Amino acid sequence: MTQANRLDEALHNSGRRLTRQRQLVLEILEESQEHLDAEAIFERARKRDARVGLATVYRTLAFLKEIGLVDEYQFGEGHGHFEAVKDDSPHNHFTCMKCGRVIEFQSPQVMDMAHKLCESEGLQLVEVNLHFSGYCTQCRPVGTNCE
Amino acid sequence: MTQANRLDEALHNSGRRLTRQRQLVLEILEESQEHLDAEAIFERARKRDARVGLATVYRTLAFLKEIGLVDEYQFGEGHGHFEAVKDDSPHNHFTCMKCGRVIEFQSPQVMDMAHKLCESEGLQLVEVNLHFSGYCTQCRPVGTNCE
DNA sequence: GTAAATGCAAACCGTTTGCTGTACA
DNA sequence: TGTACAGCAAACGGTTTGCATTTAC
Repeated sequence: MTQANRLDEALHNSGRRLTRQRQLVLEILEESQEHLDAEAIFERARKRDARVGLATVYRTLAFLKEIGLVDEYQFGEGHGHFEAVKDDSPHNHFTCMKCGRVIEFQSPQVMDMAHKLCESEGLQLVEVNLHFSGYCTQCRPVGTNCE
Repeated sequence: MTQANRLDEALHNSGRRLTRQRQLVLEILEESQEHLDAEAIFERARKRDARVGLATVYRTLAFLKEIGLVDEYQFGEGHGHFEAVKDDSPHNHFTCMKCGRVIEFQSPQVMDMAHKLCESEGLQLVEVNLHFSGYCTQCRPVGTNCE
């Protein structure tokens, strides 16, 4: 099922409406492979259609998260970054402390381990948030090894 | 070396001063085994000494982080939680989505894995942020297993 | 005595909300 | 045509900053 179908279905099921703004925000997130923040989404939306408010961007993002089409990530800067949910398995992020680049990686082992840990403690795990910071290949001081 | 010694040394080395307020904030964090936020620290500080401002609490926390005596954690609520650095190895947190309880756990395997991952990608890892959310032993629905 | 640090209040920034008008179904 | 949604601006909560005053060294 495509994201557009999913959107239609979620709208239909909940008596909500397909608006220009909702389409636009989802489009922007799908086209971008980056991790845009609300302000960046707002700017891009404005370029295509001046009749969009920042509050609507936030409301739309909340809605898209609610229906599972968008994920929000915090990279420790005190504001959210948004990403259209992809079909492949969940992933984590590495942020370069110099250039700010965000690198995605998958680590099924972490998820396994997380579940084992929680099982052994009697905890019911719902969400795993794993985020790395450091220096990317371009920005790391020459000759340093990953310590 | 005790935390107080470390504080003295850091102050001395940087030409900074030992103030009532800095001692107080560090004391509060050391006595508490919780993950206090700035507001909670401020309230506790006020109880002991009314001449303390919230801005000073924030400035002091920034300073204590800078010299490595305090760590800040984000639990996805949009504000920081602070913890005096302990001597034992780094740890991670599990937040109960119902009662809000924060459980600490250690997982050297995660750190190992993180380093291996970064090595294989040529990334220099500086910080690992691992945070779990879910339901604690008391709050999880009866009969559910950790899925 | 003189920096450094404080308290206060105002500014800040990302996000949310109330209200009135707009547009989707 | 009715109700969900939009835009705007004002409120919000956590944090930072500017400035006059205090205080550690």
